[in-house]
Amino acid sequence: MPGERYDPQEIEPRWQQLWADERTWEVSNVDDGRPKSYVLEMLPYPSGEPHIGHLKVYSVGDAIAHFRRRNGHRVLHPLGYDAFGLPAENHAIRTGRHPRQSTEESIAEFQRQFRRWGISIDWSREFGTHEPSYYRWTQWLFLRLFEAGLAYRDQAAVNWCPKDQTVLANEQVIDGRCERCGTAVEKRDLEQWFFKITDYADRLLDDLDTIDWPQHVVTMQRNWIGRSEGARVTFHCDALDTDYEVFTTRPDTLFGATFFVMAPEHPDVLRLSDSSEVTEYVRRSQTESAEDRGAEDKEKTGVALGATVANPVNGEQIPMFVADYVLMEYGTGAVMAVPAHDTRDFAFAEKHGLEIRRVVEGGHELPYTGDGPLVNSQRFDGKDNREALAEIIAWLGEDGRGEPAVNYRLRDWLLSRQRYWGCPIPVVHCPTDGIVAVPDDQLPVELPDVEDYAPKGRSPLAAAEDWVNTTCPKCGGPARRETDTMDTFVDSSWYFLRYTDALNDQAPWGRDVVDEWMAVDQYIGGVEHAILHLMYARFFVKALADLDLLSAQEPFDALFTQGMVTRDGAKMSKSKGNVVSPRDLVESHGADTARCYILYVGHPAEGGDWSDDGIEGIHRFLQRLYRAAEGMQAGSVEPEGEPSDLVRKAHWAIDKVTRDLGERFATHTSIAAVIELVNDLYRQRDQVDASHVRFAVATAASLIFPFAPHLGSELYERLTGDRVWETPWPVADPALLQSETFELIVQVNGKLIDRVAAPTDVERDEQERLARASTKLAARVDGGEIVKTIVVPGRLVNFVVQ
RNA sequence: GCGGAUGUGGUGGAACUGGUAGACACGCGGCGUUCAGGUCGCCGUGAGCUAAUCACUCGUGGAGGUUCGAAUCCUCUCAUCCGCACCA
Repeated sequence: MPGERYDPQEIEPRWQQLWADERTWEVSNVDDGRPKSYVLEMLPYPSGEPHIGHLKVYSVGDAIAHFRRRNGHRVLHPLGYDAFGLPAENHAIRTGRHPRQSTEESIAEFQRQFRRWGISIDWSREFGTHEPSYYRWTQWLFLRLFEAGLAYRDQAAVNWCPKDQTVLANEQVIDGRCERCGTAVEKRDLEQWFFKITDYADRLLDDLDTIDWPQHVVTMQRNWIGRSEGARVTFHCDALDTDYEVFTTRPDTLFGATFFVMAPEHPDVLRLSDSSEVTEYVRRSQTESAEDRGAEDKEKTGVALGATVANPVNGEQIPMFVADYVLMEYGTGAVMAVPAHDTRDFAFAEKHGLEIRRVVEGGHELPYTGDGPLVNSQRFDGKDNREALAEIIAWLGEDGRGEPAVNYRLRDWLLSRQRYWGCPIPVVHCPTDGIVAVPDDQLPVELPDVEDYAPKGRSPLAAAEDWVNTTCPKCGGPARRETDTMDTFVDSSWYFLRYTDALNDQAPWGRDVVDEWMAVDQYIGGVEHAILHLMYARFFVKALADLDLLSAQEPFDALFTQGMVTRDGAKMSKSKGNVVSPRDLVESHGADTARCYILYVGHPAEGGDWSDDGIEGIHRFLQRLYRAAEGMQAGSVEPEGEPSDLVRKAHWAIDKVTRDLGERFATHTSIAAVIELVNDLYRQRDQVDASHVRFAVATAASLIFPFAPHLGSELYERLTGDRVWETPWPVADPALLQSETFELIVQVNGKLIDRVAAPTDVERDEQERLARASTKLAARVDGGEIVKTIVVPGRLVNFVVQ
């Protein structure tokens, strides 16, 4: 059948123009009685042009946004750009162009393509985090946290990337390597800026129970926070007349502590011993990369310090060591070693010939890390170790030798970066007043344009003398600006708050407005942000709520993590040459086809494998739908007379899409349902009333709209004269969801043997009678006996035959 | 090592609370339209056994189990993927 051609290149820009001209997707902050719904995709990092992952996340988010609008919600669906950051800067250095220039070009390309995809964005709220009108408020928020003591400067052993020439947060170190460039990270002792996220560890943990997030993301956050309960125990060292505290989760094994170990970074190591052996060991472990030091089966090296500490439970003097298997950044940087019941201490004791003393019974050999009754533990002998644990803590507590304690893996968020392309930290260093906040009315502290922004181990801003030299806001004397910039994750920790009131130039947001929209009802993005961004944003919201700047306790009520689109089972990457560019796709097949296909290959939460042939199938389907409306004029789409199977199928499709999309984001089965409807329409259109065909086409257009908004709008308007996005989401008539008969399944011993037609409202006894009447049943029973009959009403009858 | 997820036709994937395994699509095959190919329309397509779209048997990574009935629940096991990893 030749006929009209489906031409997305003509249809799609026409609707995009209309939506832009009429500002269709802009939403007011004024409550109009409809329930609000804040739908948000994680903001893109503008680098180059959008890739297939962007197309996917916006295809999912846009389907949800459209669905909620047509279900009566007032939907906020904004977009912005995470414009500051290392990749943009590195790219700029490579190409010799200013990061502002290349970032803004990239943003322009993203804007062009997002519009060409027909995403329903409220463009009036758009911003880039690199714009002074945005980062002015990033600085303002930093100062509020600074005033509250939640942003502080401290000297610490921090992660340093020698390639990017900057410090990194713990979260940005993956397997001992820089998250961005893959270079092995070094430890450096530097003075840096931190956010006190550890103050919020318990709340970040507890409130995970209040949000609807994928289980695996919740688990990852739990593990990252890494709360462990135990005790802090004091060991006295006579040599320096000092008390050393250690954290332990196993105070029940204290009687088995036979030595004591300090991290090489521990400040007292060199005070305890200045032997060349110790000095050399400390020097060596500090130059070793984090990766090598953390290697799995690394030998347990270490050196004796020649001093002892007293075990508080029995007064025994136990030898002290320095060893790199103890980490300065966890606990107190010193541990009591119980070789009989800890695999690491055991390995160290074996290598260095130290005493191994069993204090918990159980297991065939040592080390034994399980539970059991205590031995060699004086008055606690014979007690179950778990019970004794609390008793020992209480006993130590009587004279201050120990107390219950909780320790976390989570460490404070290191936010300063020695890089150019980021938000300046708004403080000055004054010789008399120290660190002084820049007053609010002098914000933003603008990022100056510098010629040379290459990394040099200190911020490139330090070279901008005119900018650096300033006056102290407090005393008016000469002072120098802070030259470090902020981690980009600071920018993205509050952007969703700014969307609510993006044009406000008096405050980051109006309190009423932010409370009206927050929290984000549905957040959509990649699982790669499970820890970094999602933890930081949660911290920000909690901290800002404590400062009474907003009411929400959590930023994202519900989270949807989309899976990665692969090709031939492998991740798309430039080096493999298997990248599919959204731009090419939209040019060759149109945005509707590209969006539908990506939502059709599988459940969007899972990965989907790209296939060049597969997309043709979806394109064919959209063409078929388009051609089904050929020659139709605007008019009624109400089916007349008795409902046909086609009308029933349309109601079935309405019900299916409503539940699949609305309840479980199952875009793939939603689209499949519309395909089924269109297939039935082609098969049955010559046998049913013309009004039924019109109803089926209009229904298909209405249902495909969240996935293919241009074609949905085009066909719906052609048939009804109405705008589909202003039309409420269709409701299935329950009476039409059932046909008059159903296929009754007849089973023998659970195996299907026959299907017979039965009335939908059949009585239980009648259903069994109909099944019993099956001719195939007699042959099956043959000689045997029906000992039991199971009737599942409206479904099947199972005969148990012996 | 610890934690989590996933295994279904030639392929991507369906199957809601245990109740017709394989929806829908790709691919493949057939018929029609066409000089032909493509497009388009219709039909078929898990495997085995068959002349057969009669019937029967097998079948959801593997082995057991619970149940009238298991892709779905339980136990063990294998494989793949993802997090964390000397965290005391």
